[in-house]
Amino acid sequence: MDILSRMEELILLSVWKLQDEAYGLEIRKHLYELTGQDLSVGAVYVPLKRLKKRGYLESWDSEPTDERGGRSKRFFKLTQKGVGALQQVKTVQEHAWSGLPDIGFGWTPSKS
Amino acid sequence: MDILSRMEELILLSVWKLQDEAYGLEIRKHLYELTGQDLSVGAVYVPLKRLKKRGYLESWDSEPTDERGGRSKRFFKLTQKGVGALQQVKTVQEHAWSGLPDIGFGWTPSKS
DNA sequence: TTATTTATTTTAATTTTTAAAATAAATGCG
DNA sequence: CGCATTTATTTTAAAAATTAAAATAAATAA
Repeated sequence: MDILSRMEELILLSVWKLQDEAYGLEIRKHLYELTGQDLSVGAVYVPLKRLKKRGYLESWDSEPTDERGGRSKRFFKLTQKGVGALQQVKTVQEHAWSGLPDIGFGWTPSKS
Repeated sequence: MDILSRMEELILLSVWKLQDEAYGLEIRKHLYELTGQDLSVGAVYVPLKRLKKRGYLESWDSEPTDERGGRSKRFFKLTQKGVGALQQVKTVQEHAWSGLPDIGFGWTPSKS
């Protein structure tokens, strides 16, 4: 599929949401809040690198801070291409979730 | 992630949408309408089998019809567990797409 | 100088995705 | 009948993504 995977979508949205605080471990925390699931560190850093390579994200390294363990962080920011990919997935999403008939399990999704 | 993958979500939604016509090749056609992408046959049948094994779908085989090539079809139907998994992914989705600040690329998603 | 903390990278196993080929079972037609 | 065509599912093998775990790095604390 040439559509963002779930993980890619959630990571891009995390970067968007976190603004100036979008770096690896912080993104991981945000994903935990979103999903309730504790992802491994690699499960965040590996796709971050891929998303950058593909041009959905750009990054730069900060200076270290004077907090304990405050080494340099790699911050991320969405590119225009990244926003475009999110826009596309949102469109597919809305399309896929619309017009669903009642199947009587006590739930029909609220109209997007 | 213990959340449906994109493909799994779209397949479950296709089964929901197609009702009495939810079988392999027809699901593949529906996915093409949703995404504009021509998936290989295996890209549909393989996850269908997995979704059934995990209890998100149930299936039964039809009698052949008297159309040309009209051999027996394997029809699918969502289980309660399948609907629950969709409900979960929808919740995460809505959460992830809400409260995004303006980042000035000329687009901010419409609320949910 | 050793421990602790925050952070990123690497690695290797598993799982998912995909494309392509194989198989199956039906009708159409010379 | 027998061979072609159509609709349909299964199998397989390669590629890509996901994950967990361990390694590495660089800072402060004690």
